[in-house]
Amino acid sequence: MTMRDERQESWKIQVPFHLDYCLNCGQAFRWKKRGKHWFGFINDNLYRIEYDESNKTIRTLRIPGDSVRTTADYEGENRLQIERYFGLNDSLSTIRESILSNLRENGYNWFALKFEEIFSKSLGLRILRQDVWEVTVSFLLSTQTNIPALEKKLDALCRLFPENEVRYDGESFYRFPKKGTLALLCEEDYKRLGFGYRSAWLCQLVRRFSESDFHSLRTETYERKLSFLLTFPGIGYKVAHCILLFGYSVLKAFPVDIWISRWIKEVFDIEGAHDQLATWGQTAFGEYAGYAQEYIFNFCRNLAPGGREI
DNA sequence: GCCCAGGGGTAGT
DNA sequence: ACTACCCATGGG
Repeated sequence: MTMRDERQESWKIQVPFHLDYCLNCGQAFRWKKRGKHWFGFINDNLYRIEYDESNKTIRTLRIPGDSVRTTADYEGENRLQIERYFGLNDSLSTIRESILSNLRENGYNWFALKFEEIFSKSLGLRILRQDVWEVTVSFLLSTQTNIPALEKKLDALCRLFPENEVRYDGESFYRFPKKGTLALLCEEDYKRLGFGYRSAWLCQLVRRFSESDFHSLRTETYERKLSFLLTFPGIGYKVAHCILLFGYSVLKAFPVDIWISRWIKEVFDIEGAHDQLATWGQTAFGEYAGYAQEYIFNFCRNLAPGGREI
């Protein structure tokens, strides 16, 4: 591995962007921070990324792996893939105005002001464009699991396959295993990793997941996407909405987890099942309800008193 | 030990 | 359709 095999690019970002929030708000679980650098995979290529807030500059380094095809070989392609992955084409001002006008139309004027504050506190948080397979497996395993525990589960799973290893600076990083690779495992293997009752779900998913089905789902309607996902054991409304939002960029998807349902109860005094609260969220926040949800989640979990502080 | 976690399935109303 | 209860496991 020589230095000129590594592709470095840096450029100024002209829109609001917050790298830490993007990678640390519970939508992706395998990015690792080492000092100022984040390490993770985009389209199966390992990247080292840092963002300098003071001069709005992102610095990226693509780290060559041994056995993966090079998907970013010409000048500028790294940048295009990175911009797409981080949702830099989403207009946050448009999204913000859409959410606020929906709140007002629904009679939540009193809350619109609060939401402006929530939005400005997490400004630059963006919905990532992740691989659907990895998102599906990750959120299938997320049930009744806190985020640090989920990250450990996924790490343990990835480490089973040394062929996916990419080394850099004395540390090993692993590409996420493909469906065909996971098909080599059985339920007992998953239980040994501590997946518990989710092991059987994952076996079913690996057996039934069809790359073409999940790909062609992109052109289906919202309702058909949702009902298809719900046919898998272990995928209920919450997990399905996460797959829609983080895997299919369906920006009106509104995942209702324990943080969000507690927050809705506290602020609006509304309770209900996951699907009812999801519908409520989509009505209240509109076509970008998923963005509203993520800003609220980041606010509750990372920024509010009692939250985690990044 | 206790309580909780980016919930889902199911049996009983 | 709604509810209550169970489900494995790890972290704080």
